[in-house]
Amino acid sequence: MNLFSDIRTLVISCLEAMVRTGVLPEGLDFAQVAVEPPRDAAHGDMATNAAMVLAKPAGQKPREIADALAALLQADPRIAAAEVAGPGFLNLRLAPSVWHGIIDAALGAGLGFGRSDMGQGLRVNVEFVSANPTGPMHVGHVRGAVVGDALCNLLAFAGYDVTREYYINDGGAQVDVLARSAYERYREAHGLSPEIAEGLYPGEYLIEVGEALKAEFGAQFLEQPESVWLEQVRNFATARMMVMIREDLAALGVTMDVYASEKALYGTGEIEAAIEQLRGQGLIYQGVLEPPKGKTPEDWEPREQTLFRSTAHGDDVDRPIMKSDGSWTYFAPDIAYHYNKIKRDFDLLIDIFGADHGGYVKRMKAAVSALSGGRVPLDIKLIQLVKLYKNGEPFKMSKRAGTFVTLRDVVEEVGADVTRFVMLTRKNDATLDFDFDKVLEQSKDNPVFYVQYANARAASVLRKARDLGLDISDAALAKAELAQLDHEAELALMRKLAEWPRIVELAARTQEPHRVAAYLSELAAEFHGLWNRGNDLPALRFVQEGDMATTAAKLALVRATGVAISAGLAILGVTPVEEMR
RNA sequence: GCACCCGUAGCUCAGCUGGAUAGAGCGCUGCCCUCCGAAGGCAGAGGUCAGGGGUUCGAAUCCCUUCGGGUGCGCCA
Repeated sequence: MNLFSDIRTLVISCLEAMVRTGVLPEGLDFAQVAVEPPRDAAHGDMATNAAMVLAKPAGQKPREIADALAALLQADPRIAAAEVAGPGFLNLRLAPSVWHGIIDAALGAGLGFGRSDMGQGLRVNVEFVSANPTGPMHVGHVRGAVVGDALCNLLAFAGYDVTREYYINDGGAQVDVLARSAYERYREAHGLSPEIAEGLYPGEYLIEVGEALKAEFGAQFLEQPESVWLEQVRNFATARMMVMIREDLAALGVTMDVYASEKALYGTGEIEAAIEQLRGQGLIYQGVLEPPKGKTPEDWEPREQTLFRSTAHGDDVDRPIMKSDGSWTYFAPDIAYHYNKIKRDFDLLIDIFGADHGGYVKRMKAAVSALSGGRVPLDIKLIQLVKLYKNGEPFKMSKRAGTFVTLRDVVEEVGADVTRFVMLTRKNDATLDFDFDKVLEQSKDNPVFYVQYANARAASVLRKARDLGLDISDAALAKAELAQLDHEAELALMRKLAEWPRIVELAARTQEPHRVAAYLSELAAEFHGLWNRGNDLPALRFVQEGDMATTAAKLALVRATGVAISAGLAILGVTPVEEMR
């Protein structure tokens, strides 16, 4: 149930009635008519811009339209008052019973409260994380993982059919480097001293891979040329890295549906097929690129390459797909991979990249546009940097200084729930400060604590009521006499609850899970506010000893709030707590 | 040089994809706990929405432009 779309439907039907009776001319477009919560609560419960939007096309004054619309709307039992204000806004005040309905909806739906069918089962593929399989996940990967996972939860909640996918970059030079690094650790496991040359991965996490290589292959690779062992060591090491990465992701609460391998695209003809598809459109040619202006590499020399005419689909320059030695660039398998996703019949593709990959957005979109004939949209979300702070001081990650921060470090220090929530408090294209101390602070300026505390308070009130002998099951609370909830402070909380289904759709449409976190903070503030009003006005306290009927109604509101918070936290992938420690 | 992102209160940031007097937290000022719901609450000060132009009944939001910050820019992934 979404009250705002319900009332919008009502407004539209009134407008259509006005067209039928000749009050409005025919042929008007109502698409721009919106029903929204007003910025200032004093203006009422909802506001519509209908009169202002239609004034010009209808050739009438906004206030005339608004007056006529108000008269019609007031005939509906849900509308308690409709007033024209300002330049032509129509402010609506709803009957209290309408708000009580939101409590029924929450109690009835439980964790499904706010679920939407907006997505209509459209198939969405979300590719995220896709960290190179050369080491454990570090803090730089965390935000992308959390945002991607929460976005998937959100889209699923809004009625999309979501596939979570991880693209394993196991086809390039970096996995050869991994193999050579692991080989040195393999030698180390045999009692030889490893030679970690410049450019190899020095991380100690490879020591156990060396041990495992020894257990698997014994001494057969010792003193052998690379050509003998490279492929087997590479396959072994990347497999181990992927196990580690899956465990890292699991520690964050992220589970992928599909792990797609870059290497698996080679030798199957998939890359060639994708390129041929482009060639058939005249988008592949041999050519020479201009040197980049202002920052010409010293060793620049004109070179003929195989290029993809990405400029035909909105890119700034054409892009090479083949190196001078005839092997594919990174871009070629990436094109094939996206072609593969298109052929798997997704309606929408979403890629989540680190901000440093911003330069690939246009070419990737160009490729998908060309390969799908413009049918499949590709949205790319760039995740900005996370700045780390400790004791209020920024600290930089450095392998040399030993301040390399892994995903595990973060999760072990502050917990997966706190990590996830904090990573979702900012929109993805803004940098985010992560202070190891502040995120654990138990105070009002820590949104994680504030939201969790609201949920715990709600649970605590219900526990108290249960100890007094009340039946606090949702079924029992649903029968409460909600008409008693008529105080302005209580109505304000109900209004906030009514926004939840709307927030879900808004966040899903804009693909911005941080809106859920922001909403939860607002809802928590409203709930804490009502609680605090109980200090001055005992009548607003939730448990009214000696008046079980009133208490039941108030508890229904409390429970509905807890349900909304829990449903929201579920989208963020955060466990709601019932008790503060 | 070009492309993308960002610029909102002293600080950190929201701002509903064009609506009414631009919001929150922190910080600051002033009140409020012998007890009953203060890990808090109430009130107040604080803004050229980076600057300029445009579209519109209406702009922080859309377009153009200037300035400032970040990221990226052929044979790395």
